[in-house]
Order: sequence, then C-alpha cells, then structure tokens
Amino acid sequence: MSHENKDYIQILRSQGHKVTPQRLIVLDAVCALEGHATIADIQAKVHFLDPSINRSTIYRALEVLTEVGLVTEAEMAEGKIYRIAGEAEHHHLTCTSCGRILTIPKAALSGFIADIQRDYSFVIAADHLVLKGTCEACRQPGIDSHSTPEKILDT
Amino acid sequence: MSHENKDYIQILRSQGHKVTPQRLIVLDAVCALEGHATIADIQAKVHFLDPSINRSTIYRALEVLTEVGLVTEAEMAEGKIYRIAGEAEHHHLTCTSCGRILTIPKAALSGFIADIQRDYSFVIAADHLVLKGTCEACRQPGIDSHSTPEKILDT
DNA sequence: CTGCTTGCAAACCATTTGCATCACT
DNA sequence: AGTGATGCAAATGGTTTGCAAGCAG
Repeated sequence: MSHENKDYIQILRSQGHKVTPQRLIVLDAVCALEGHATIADIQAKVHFLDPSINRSTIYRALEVLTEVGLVTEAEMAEGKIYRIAGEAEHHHLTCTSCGRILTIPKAALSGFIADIQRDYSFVIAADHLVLKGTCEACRQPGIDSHSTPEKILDT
Repeated sequence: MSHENKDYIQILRSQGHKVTPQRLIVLDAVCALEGHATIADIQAKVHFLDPSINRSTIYRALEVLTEVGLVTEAEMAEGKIYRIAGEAEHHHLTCTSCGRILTIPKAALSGFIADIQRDYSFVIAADHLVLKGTCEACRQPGIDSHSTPEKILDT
C-alpha cells in the first residue's frame, strides 16, 4: 500500500479529523485502484472490503481525504477520478473506441506545457490530464490486436 | 447566425427527422452561444427565446441535432459543451482561479498532437480541448489586471 | 392521415443532507 | 465526556422516460 509510509493518521488528526476504520478503508480502496478510481470503482472496492459502509460515508470520506491532501481528485469528462496524492505522475490517453487507457509519462507533455506557458502565460494544471482519442488498433480494423473491448487498464 | 448557410432543413429531413420550431430555436441558441454552450446556457437561452419549450424537448433536440451532425458535443470536466459543427476550431485554457477562459488557436496544439501520434500511435480527439490551469494575472497577485472574477469569456 | 414530436408528469439515479446514534480521542 | 463521524432515510437536482395530444410531412 503506497500510502503506508505517509503518516496519514497524523495528517488527519492534525487537521481536526478523526481516524476511523471507514476512512482507512476508503483510503485503501483508492490506493488499490492505483490511479484511476472513479467513485463507482471506489464504492465497489469499499463494499468488497466492508459491505456495511454506507454510500454517504464514502462520499464524506473522500471529501475529507481530499481536503487534507491524502487523495487527489481530478475532474474529467467521465466524472471525478481519485488517486493517492503523490503517486507517480502520468497522463492518460483513453481510446473512445475500445476503452483502452494508455499511460504516458509526465515528461511526454512537459515540452508542450512549457510552450503554452511561454506563449500564453498560462500554466496548465498537469496533475493528471486525460486526453481522448483513438488508439492504433482501433484505426486499423484489420489488425485486431486487442480482444477485450471493455476495460483494459494499463496503469 | 452561422448556421443559416447550412441547409439544416435538408440535413434534418434527409435523416428522417422533422423540422420543428423547437429544434430551430435550440439550434439558434447553440449558435448564439458561440462555442461554449453548456446545457444550462442553452436552456436559459432557449427559454429566453421561447419560454414554452419544455426542458425535455431541449434534451431531445440536442440529441437529434448532434446525431445529424449539425451540432458538436464536447465532453469536459464541467459537463458537455455544444457548438455548431464547423465553427472555428480552437481550444481553451480555463483558469481555475478566476474563471477566465483563454482561447488558443488549434495550431497551438497541432505540434503536440502530432508528437503524441508519432510516439504513441494515438490520435488525440482534438475537437475542442479544454485545459485547466492558472492564468498570468492569478499568478501575480500584485497585478490585478482583471477585475471581474466570475465569468469572462473571450470566445 | 400517419407517425414523429412535444409537453407534462412521473421515474430515475447519483449525490447531499438532517438527524439520532455511535465511537474516536 | 464531548465532539465529530456514521448509518439511515429522506431530500435534491439534473436527466430520462411513458404517454396522450399535437403538428410536420
């Protein structure tokens, strides 16, 4: 669990929040989902770990965890995505045709981001960009290189 | 109205849809909003033009107009955005601090998009990207160069 | 005329909120 | 013990749907 080395207990307490099993389970769930955790994903994971945790508790836990900075939330077209703060930074290319998600290192965009900053004096918040498009396989119908059309996550 | 030169009547009819005053008003609304029309914007505009048009009719009209290609819909974090198909293509930089929206020409990103395509064999759907970040003024608290903190749209 | 469209109202569904109870600290 | 957190249930708000009546073709 990549959040173990962080003293999340301290972080929560120091900001006036209590450390509860529910919050830790939500934190674990976000952690286990490694970077692309939609609320639905988190809820499923949390319910797997402890079915007795209420939906509203999950919403409130995410709110608190985000507030204290343990979790980062990225808004994107499909909704919000949560991940453990500080996890390896990267961006995603999601294929709108097959659903595949490609991961590209942060460096791949840094030049572009610098350009925009230079030309437009605008600093792009590059925490976790998600760009949509189509992957190679989907542009070459003949080459059916990937068979699972649903959820392929190469985090 | 930039859609007048398109024979939207033909386009609708040829795809088996009827041309109704409601649909034309929704089309006008999207057109008048020039590029960043959220559903809320459209609903407001439509109700201004004709208060008797029902909310669900607007949803259904947008669905049809998008389906026939008269309107383009871009999904982004804040929700969907509609615009008349073929309007000048550009991207946006929205400042998360002051709400200002900067417009950058499509060309500003074309190099970057080509890079990603070359390196990752992935074609970014670059219809209308909206990138978040902070503008110059918001990074220099001393220089209060813009006074309106709410909605500044430089389409 | 015929069938697609509309307006209305009800259904939906994710998220939020109020409140009594529970449990960290 | 006291204050914040939880679970439950109900409220909310945007979007969708079923249906009878209304128009476009």
